[in-house]
Amino acid sequence: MLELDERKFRILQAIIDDYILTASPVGSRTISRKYEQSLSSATIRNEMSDLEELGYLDSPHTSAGRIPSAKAYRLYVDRLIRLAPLPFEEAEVLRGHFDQRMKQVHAVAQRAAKALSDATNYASVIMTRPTQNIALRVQHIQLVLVSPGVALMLLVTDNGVVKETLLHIAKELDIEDLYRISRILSERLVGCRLEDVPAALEHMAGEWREQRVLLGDILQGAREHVGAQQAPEVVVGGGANLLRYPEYSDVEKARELLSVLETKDKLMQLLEQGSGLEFTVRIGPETGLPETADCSIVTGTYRVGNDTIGTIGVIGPTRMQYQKVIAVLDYVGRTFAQILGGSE
Amino acid sequence: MLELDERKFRILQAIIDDYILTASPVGSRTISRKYEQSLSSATIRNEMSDLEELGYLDSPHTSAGRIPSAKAYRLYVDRLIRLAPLPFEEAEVLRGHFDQRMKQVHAVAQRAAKALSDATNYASVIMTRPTQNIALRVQHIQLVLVSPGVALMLLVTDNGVVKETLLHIAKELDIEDLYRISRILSERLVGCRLEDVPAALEHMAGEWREQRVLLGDILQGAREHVGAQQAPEVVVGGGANLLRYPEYSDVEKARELLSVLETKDKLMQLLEQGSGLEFTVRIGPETGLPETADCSIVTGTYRVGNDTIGTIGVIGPTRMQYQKVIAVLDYVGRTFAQILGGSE
DNA sequence: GTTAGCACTCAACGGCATAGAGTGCTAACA
DNA sequence: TGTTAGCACTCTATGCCGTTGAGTGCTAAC
Repeated sequence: MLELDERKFRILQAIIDDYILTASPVGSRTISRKYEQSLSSATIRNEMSDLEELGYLDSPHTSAGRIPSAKAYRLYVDRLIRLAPLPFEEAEVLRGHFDQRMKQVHAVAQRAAKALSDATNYASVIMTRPTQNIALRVQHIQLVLVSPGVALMLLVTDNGVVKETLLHIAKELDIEDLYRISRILSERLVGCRLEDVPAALEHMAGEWREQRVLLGDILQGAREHVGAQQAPEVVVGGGANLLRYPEYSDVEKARELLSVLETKDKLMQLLEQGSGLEFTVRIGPETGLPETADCSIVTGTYRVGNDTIGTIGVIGPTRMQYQKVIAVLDYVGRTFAQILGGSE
Repeated sequence: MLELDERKFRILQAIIDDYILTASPVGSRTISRKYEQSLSSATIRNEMSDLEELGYLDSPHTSAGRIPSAKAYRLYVDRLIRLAPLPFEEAEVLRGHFDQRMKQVHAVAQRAAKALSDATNYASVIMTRPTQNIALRVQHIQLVLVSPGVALMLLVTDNGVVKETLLHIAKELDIEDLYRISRILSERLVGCRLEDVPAALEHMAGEWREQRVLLGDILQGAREHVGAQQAPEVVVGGGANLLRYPEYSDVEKARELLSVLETKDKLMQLLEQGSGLEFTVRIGPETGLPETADCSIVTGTYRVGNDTIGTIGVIGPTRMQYQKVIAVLDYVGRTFAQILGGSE
């Protein structure tokens, strides 16, 4: 029975490394000259033939060298990659993206996305929401009068994310009214888990039956607001980077892929399959979407305290520089969490 | 002296229309058969030759038909386009994008961007900020304790946009302290124009000298926050749409263009040259950026009351369906403003 | 088990002829 | 004087070789 001994393994690694670098099928001669100088090309040839039979290599056609299969990348990722610390200069550059001491959450996410895509030359995605349904709690809730008949409802949650919503309210409500209502809402809702808010509001609606006309809009608005709040925010960066790579020189394919990056639902589908491990690498078909069948995606979660508060990821060709991507992802995720979570 | 009589004009229009449709150079025979059946191709040929001499047409090479020049599009836009109302079905589809009655501002902008790019098949940009420095005023300002040592500063402005910032504060400040500080900040700053805020803060810093240790961070944070607040938000949609068009089948060019769409500074440069008119069309080199030298951009402003509160635009090839784009832009802009500004 | 050698395969490339679209010009026509 | 038919000319796009070169697979020798 054919088996993957240590030498085959080394050769496979060499093929993957070379292919990641050059994007063109690698031949036996290349390996024998650049990577395994003690072996002749004929030997390599035999080994490659075995590797193909084992399913680790594909050949596009008879005389074109070999290409690593998804299975090969899987092996590569699982066995060859350790989390190597980021070279100092690279970390230095990344640090430059995050110079200021305080930020708007959204802006930090955008910075982080830009940092990720600049450092890796792939596309990056940041979702400011846990994949698992961690119980977020209401931290603060308030109504602000914008103009007669229009109020702004602010909701702040545990993870420091604020969402605002415009509400249409009864015209006769003034600043003082809103202030009182805000106080009452706060008393009832602060500390409440987001998913419990609708029930609490229902309850309040019952108590306040006599003022329903005035408050109906607000309670209804609050309910919708909380619903919207639960929809995570997604920030994308560096989509144009993908056009650098020959795998996307077919414009039609590139368009499909970039469309995915513009479709929140699909992006979330891509991000949400995280395994709960620190990093998840999904290769080709493992990504789950037909449009990304020849892409890989590396995701990581970031935490503040013990709570996972979001997911960050990098999308690129299967021929991805996994090691580097993981190192960058680690660094950026840590920095991001640190800025959001406090001083140290 | 060669002049642009009515017939030349009609022929030019036909050429532009056909080129917009097909993206390939149009020949005299096409015009004579599809648009000006009373004239022979030879006559058209003479006219086209004149039009070329006048600078309205270019010929890529001897036997390839003619292409409209930027000058031609300019004429076309200035003289041929009236604001035709959007066909009912299209308006219907667009309306579907905006079904809910209330929204987070950011989400509405995203919806609007998606609506724009879906309806036009070009890329869209929305800037939630006036191009002219309209005096935005502070509507509401408040500090919320997130965790010991970390506070969230909320700032709401006239146009209903909220920005949040995380501040690192002295650990001993509790909820009550922040509440008091919020009150004081509100008293001093609400109604203040954004650009006057730093000076006001400076003044407060002077008064509170004895508490500087505690408040220094907050005042400093507030100053930076207001600065950041003044940076407008930009939302982009449908960048991938551009890859549909043959003018961007050169991947390298496409990449450059899409990079522009990811670069906030450049986008703002593109949007900020609005003429103050309701719509501005900039064609090719008029866009000002080398990367968009063969693109056109149509921008419009949207208003709530008398204030211009933002700019919305569509970016596509110079061969753009200007008429349709303007109609869609008008409709979406109006809808957007209406949702942000209140009920009717 | 390793390697040299050789026949074989296949994409990529350049050259070349052809087809087709379109122009410009001239001469005839109304 | 404007319009048109006709024709020669230009230039790209397309398809068809033949050649080149990279690479494989197999066999036989080491």
